[in-house]
Parts: sequence; C-alpha cells; structure tokens
Amino acid sequence: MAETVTIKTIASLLGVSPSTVSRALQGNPRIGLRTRERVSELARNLNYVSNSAAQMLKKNTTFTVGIVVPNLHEEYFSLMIEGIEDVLEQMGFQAIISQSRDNMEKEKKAVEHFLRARVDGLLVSLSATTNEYDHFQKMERYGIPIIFCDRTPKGFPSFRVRSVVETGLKSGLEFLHRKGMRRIALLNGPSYLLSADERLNTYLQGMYELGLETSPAYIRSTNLSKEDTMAKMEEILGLETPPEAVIAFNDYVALDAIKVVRGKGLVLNKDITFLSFANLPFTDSIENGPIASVEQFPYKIGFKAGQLLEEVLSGDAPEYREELVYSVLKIRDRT
Amino acid sequence: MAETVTIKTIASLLGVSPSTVSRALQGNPRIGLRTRERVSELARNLNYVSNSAAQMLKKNTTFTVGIVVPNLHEEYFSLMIEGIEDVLEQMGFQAIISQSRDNMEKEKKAVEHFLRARVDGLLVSLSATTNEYDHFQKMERYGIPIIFCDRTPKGFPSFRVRSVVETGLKSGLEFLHRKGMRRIALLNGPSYLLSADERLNTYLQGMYELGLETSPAYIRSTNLSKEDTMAKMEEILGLETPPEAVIAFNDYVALDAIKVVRGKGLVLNKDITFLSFANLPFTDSIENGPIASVEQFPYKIGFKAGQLLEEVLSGDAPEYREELVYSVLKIRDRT
DNA sequence: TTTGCATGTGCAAACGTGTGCACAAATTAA
DNA sequence: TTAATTTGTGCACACGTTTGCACATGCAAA
Repeated sequence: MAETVTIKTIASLLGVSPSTVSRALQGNPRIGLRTRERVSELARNLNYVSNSAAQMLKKNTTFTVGIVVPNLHEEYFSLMIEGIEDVLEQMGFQAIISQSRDNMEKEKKAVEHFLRARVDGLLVSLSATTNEYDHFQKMERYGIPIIFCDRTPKGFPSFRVRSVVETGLKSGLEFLHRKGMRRIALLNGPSYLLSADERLNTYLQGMYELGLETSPAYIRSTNLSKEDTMAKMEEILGLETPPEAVIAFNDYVALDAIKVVRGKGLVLNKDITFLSFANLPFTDSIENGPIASVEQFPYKIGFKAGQLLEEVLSGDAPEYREELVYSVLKIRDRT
Repeated sequence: MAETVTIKTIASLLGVSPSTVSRALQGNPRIGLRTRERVSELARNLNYVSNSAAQMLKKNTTFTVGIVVPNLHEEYFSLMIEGIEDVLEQMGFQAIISQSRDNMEKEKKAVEHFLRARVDGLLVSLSATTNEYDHFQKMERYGIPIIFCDRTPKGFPSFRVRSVVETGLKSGLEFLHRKGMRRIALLNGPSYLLSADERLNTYLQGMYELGLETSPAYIRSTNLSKEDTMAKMEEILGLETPPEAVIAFNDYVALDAIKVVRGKGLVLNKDITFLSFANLPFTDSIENGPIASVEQFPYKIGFKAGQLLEEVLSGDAPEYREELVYSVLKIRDRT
C-alpha cells in the first residue's frame, strides 16, 4: 500500500536535510529542540522505522546474534535459548534462531545465512552429524565470535560452555549400586559428541571405582534417531545376560528405549531400570519412567554462554575459554 | 583477525573493477569466461561472502521471512515451524524465528525487529496476551504481508490458516457420550483467542445436539499458566456435582489439571476422564493421561501457511483469505 | 570594529553491492 | 577500406543511513 517512508521522506516534508533528520532521531543535542520535536512527531505519524540494513552498512554492527540449535522441540534447547535471550535482552541485542535438525548441511546453510547477515556473534549447539568445522572457521575469519553451547566440537579450539556430566552421573551409578544393581549398561549418543565421550569415560571410571564389571556388549551408541535407539535397545535386551539397569543418553533416548522394553512385555523398574539425563518436566508424568535423572541446567548453560559472548564482544576475553556447569542427580519417587 | 573481504578487495587484487566482480559472481554472461573463473576462484580462496545488508539495500528484498511464535518448547509450535520451513526452503527463503513467550511487549519487539530487518513476510502465532494489533498494521503499511497461523486475531482482517476444532471435538463429545458420560466440563483457553471461542461454541452446540445439559459452572478459562490452570481445575473439582469428564484446551493444560486430580487422590479415567487437544507425542507415555485427543496437524498448518505466503508474495492472492485444517479425534488405548 | 564562541543546519562522502550506459577492442559484413 | 556488430569491461550513480566538516546566524567579549 503506502510507500516505505525513509529519512528523506521526512526531510523533504519538513524542508530540512536528511542529515538533520538523522541527528534529530538520534537525539543529537546539536539539533534545536523545536526541530527535534517536529521530526520525531512526524516520524511517529508516518510510522517511520529505520532500515537496519542501511544502518548496519554504516555502523558495521547489527546488535543481533544468531543461535543455531539441533532442534526446537527438545525442551533442553528451548530452555538454553531462554537463558541466552535473557542475557541478550539486557544487552540490547536481538536473537535470531535457526534449527539444523541435526543435519550438517542445514547447519552450514544457517551459519552461512548468519554470516551474510553479519550478526555480531554466534551461539551454536552442534548438530549430531557435524564432523567438519569449515563453516565455523569462515565465521571467525570474518571476526564473528562463536560460543559453543553444550554440544561442543572435538579438536576445534573455541569458546565453549559445557555441562559436566561427571558429578551427576557418578552419583547416579552409586545410587544404582546402592539399590543392589550390578549389571549396568550405557545407551550412549554418537561418539563424535564430546558429551557422549564424557558419559562414556565417566561411566567406565565410575564402574571401575565401584568395582563393577563392564563389557563392550553393554555399551551402545545411537545416532539419536528413534529407529536407531530402538534397534540398539533391542541388541541390549537380546544379550544372554541383559543388564539390570540402563543409562540413557537423555530422556528422549530413554523414552524410545522404554518403548522397546514395553513391547517385550518387560516390567519397568523391576526387570529393568532406567537412569537418564536432562530432566524434562514431563518425565514425572511417565508411567514407570527413569528412576533418576542427571539434571544439567540448560537455562544456566544458555545464560553463561550469553555472558561469555558479552565478554568476548567487549574485548575482555582474549583467550579461548571453557565454562563448566556441573550436573546434579535428581532422584524420582517410583514406589 | 583477517579483515572482511568485499567485492572491492577482490577487484583490486585482480586489477578489475568492482562492477566486473559483481557481475562475474552473478554469472553474468557478458563477463568473459576467463575473468569469471579467476574471480570465482579468488572469491572462494578468500572466503568471500556477500553482505546481505548491501544487497538488500539495492534489491529491496531479503529472501527472509520472520516467524513469531508464543514459545518454542511446545511441540505444537515447533512442528508448525517445521512445516513452514519446508515450504520456505524450496522457495529459497530463510526463516528466522523469535518467541514472544506469550507476552505482547516481546511480540511487539520481535515484530519491530523484523520490520527494521525488512523481512519479505511474517508468519505469526499470536501471544496469549496480545490484544492490540498496531504493530501488525505497521508491518502492512510497509507492504510486508502477514500470515496468522492458528492463533489468529479477532476482528482484524488478515490472511490466516486456522485449525478447525469442530470436526474433532464433536467426535470427542460423541465418544464420551457413548462411554456413558453426561456431565462434561470445558477447561478452556483465554477468551480472546479465536481457538478458545471455537472450542466453546462447538462444545455448546455439541452438548446441545447430544441432549446434554451445560452449566456455566462447568465452563472455565485459564490464561494457560500452570498456576491459573491448576486454580481453575480446583474450582471445577470443588463443585457440588463435579463433572465426569473434562475437555482441556490442550495437552499442557491437561497435564497441569491432571496434577490437581492426582493431588486430590482421585483416580484418572475412573473418577474423572480427560479429553484434550494437540496430540503430543509424549502423551502416550503418561500414566492414565487423556483418553483421547483432538489432533490438529500443526505441521500441515505451517505448511499451508508457507504456501499461502508464497502465493501472496507472488501476487496471486489479492484478497484476505482463510485456510482451514480440519481436526480429527485420536482415541487412545487406556485399558 | 573585530574576534570568539555558541547554536543550528547542510554538504558530501562513505558503507558494499547492483546496474544502465558508454566505450574500447576485436570481429565480421559491406 | 569503412561501417556495423559482438564481446568484455569500467564509470557513475543508486539504495538509506551516519558523520566529519563547513558554514551561516546570533550574541557577547575584546
């Protein structure tokens, strides 16, 4: 309908120059009070909104940061995003979000888009299939800082905020041990995720410290798809001596694995017990769900990541750094 | 680190003019093959990425659309987003997402940001607290089309894609009736949402058609916060003759309401039965959850909204239009 | 009177990219 | 030979905004 109104429109309508309008809108004290008021009133009436592309071109900053997460439906990530947004808001920054759907190509496209848009910073939780980091190097070559959140890359020096699984998982193993369980399996995530690595190492060390035996047959990794998770759970249950407890990579993996258990007519928390990660709000409502969860505080991870970005942007973080958020075991009542 | 590389960098390095580089990168056939190849090779080596702000300024288009949803953690919305993204992707558009957290002020800020960024279109699911539409009018005055998805405004003419609750809900009422239930309550959403309106009207009409009595005491609306939902459910259970069944605005409301029921020591699907909307994947795993759900096909809603936007952008949709997606009842096995 | 200093405004260039037009060189047609 | 055409490239301006600098006016101090 109406033509887009620019600073020039206002200028010619008021018989002043565009520069005066620009300064008036910025509240520059060198512009007379009367002019300033006339400008801002007309701007309001015409619904003037500045063109951020033009501003960006001049100022070389966008006050915008990009967020790339594997998906949006996992509450874990949306809580993380809320943590990030809460920091950004008080910095006066806007967040724009993209999901990679755990697909490296989509992740690359999203990153490329953000680079073209010249965001001031990037916060990333890696897609499960990402095994190249060229797209991130490109960003850094353009001087755009990247903070990796929780799903951090292996062997790629960077700023990162990570959840420490060790604290919560060791408590979990001790808890299962106290319950009398000895055969404990690990249904892990893909091996190229640091978080999967950490779970595995902690599991091995924890089992060793408790004097429990481990076996390669008890350790499986899923690519996080429902199909693969169910297949791997089948394998675990098909063993001559199946485990008494399974530690699942996260609640979603636990849910998919539980489907297999139910399908076989086994009784949860009796024939087999689950312990999981990422304490989702709705897991309380699941019939005989995981007996305990390792809470990782995703909101806090996002919040710290936002703060770290703020530091980096203000030049206070000269060196790559890693921030840690310690996990805690939450035991559920399953009587 | 490295300076940002522009078209000029490449031009001076190659001893040609910026315009030649620009044309070469666009594959303009007027540029000689040799030059074209030299340019694109150097561009690749320097990791050149075009500055979309500059492009936008010239071409007055961004190939970007904004999405504003109340929140990201409800799978309903993230599925809708996936539907939208799948259309946009094949159009060669990028989606950028913002959440309003059901807060009108945040919604306004997000919309304003998208206006400044001059997105080519906007897809919106209204925040639950939105009761003014000035920010949307502003967008339209700038010629940016808006498609409302599912949470559509009342009394504000617009393009919209809406779920039709009638089909699924009437089947639901008949289903409860066949199960022998007569006292059926409605725990509705906020009255300014069209979807709440439609649930109410369908409920009233359906009850009438089945010859069942209705009473104002059986009709409550929550603002969707956990606290309010629980309070309203308390009210319903506190009645002299509480209902045999409750129709909840959606699965989240049902979950919160179910907490109250459990807290009172009542037995689900015996003392009181729930029927709900928005068939979330995890509701299957809830102990004695809703006996049936009205499936609204959020992915389809998003997909249709994307297609409608495509039409509008290509000028094929001169008039405001409403697309409907019909709901269906999904009955769960609760033996 | 000149000088100095606010006060308020405009000019012009710049950010990175795209494009109409002109033009030079090479080729072909007459 | 000259004229017409093709092929390849550059100039200059535009998009909307910001900003260093100049300048014009008014007014007080020297």
